[in-house]
Amino acid sequence: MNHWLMKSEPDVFSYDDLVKKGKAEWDGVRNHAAQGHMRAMRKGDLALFYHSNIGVEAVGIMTIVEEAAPDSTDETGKWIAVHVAPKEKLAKPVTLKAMKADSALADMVMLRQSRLSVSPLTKAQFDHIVELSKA
DNA sequence: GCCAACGTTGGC
DNA sequence: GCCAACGTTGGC
Repeated sequence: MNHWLMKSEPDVFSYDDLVKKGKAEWDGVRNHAAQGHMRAMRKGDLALFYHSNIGVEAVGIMTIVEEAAPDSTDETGKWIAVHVAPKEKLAKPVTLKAMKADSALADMVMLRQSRLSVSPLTKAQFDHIVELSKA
């Protein structure tokens, strides 16, 4: 099983919005590196939901429930999207500041490349962030 | 609101 | 195919 981190601006689509919907298409990703990560996702993979711009923190865990398929918001037919469902809200959000300050997370792809909206996490990084949320 | 990072576009 | 200009993302 693989682990991922996916960003959304909460005033556009937040973790609570996902909880309300129960399941959602992760659409609108228009970046080749991020698309590549979504193509590599498999049903049952886990992803952290990260709020960019507002909050700037990881807030919940979600499950990949459908693998890559054409993005319904794309008319060119070039871009794909996956479907996600909420799994568990983090007890406490883990801020970007906390992640940056933690040497165990120094190699996180998202920290190295802040503009990438979908990035991989190692199992160790994923587990570590979940642990931080309980602290 | 500013600015750094970085992707894309377009002239050559 | 290179590179400058420009647009967008996202943190602060």
